[in-house]
Amino acid sequence: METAKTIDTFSDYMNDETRVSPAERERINFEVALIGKMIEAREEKGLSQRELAELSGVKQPAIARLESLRATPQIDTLFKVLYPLGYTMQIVPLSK
Amino acid sequence: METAKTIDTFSDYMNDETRVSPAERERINFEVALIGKMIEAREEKGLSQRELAELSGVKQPAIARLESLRATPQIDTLFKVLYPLGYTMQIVPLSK
DNA sequence: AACCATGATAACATATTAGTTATCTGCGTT
DNA sequence: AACGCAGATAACTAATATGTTATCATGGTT
Repeated sequence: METAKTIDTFSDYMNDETRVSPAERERINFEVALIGKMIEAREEKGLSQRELAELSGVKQPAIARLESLRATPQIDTLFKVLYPLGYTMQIVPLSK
Repeated sequence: METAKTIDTFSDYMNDETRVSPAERERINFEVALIGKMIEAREEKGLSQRELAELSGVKQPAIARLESLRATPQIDTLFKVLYPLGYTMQIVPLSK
């Protein structure tokens, strides 16, 4: 007889393999780190979303969608936004 | 009077700021590193594109498009393919 | 109160990626 | 020669991201 798992926290959800595959977990962790750095870097530089839109060539509604995790971006969009914020991306071996 | 630049090599093209923006250059460098590691890791593991399609949930034609740089993928697709190959992605400051 | 800049969001059009199915060519192997 | 497996690719559909334009609610400022 199984005991049903409860999902009370974000970690409960993320660590439930029946709901989130390892690859999905990697993506979600990545995106959370991503928007953290994006928002912090943008605010450190004193830029509004509209100004970052100007600098990056990505429109303000798209930036808002990124920052609120309502889309999984394409990588060209990501590089356009990250560059003026002083960031880039790297491929690295899984730590694990 | 300007001397016209010639484009004889990939580097000539990549380093011409009038043609390739810095953000674009970052993306292109990233994608070249990406497919290098993807193809090497896949072959080291002795996997065919069809087998990797099975493992990753990304279809073989999509993997072929990735490996031949004929699309700028979405990041969820990237994580799905990279995970079974033992790789992930990170946000890092621009080295410059 | 009126104003202004902010981020969020709605609605729709456009662009691009991924899925689907099938096929093709090349390369070994039998 | 016939076969099977590889990667590449064609053609089309479905899904999704982004552009475009406009607006909204909020908070701060005058």
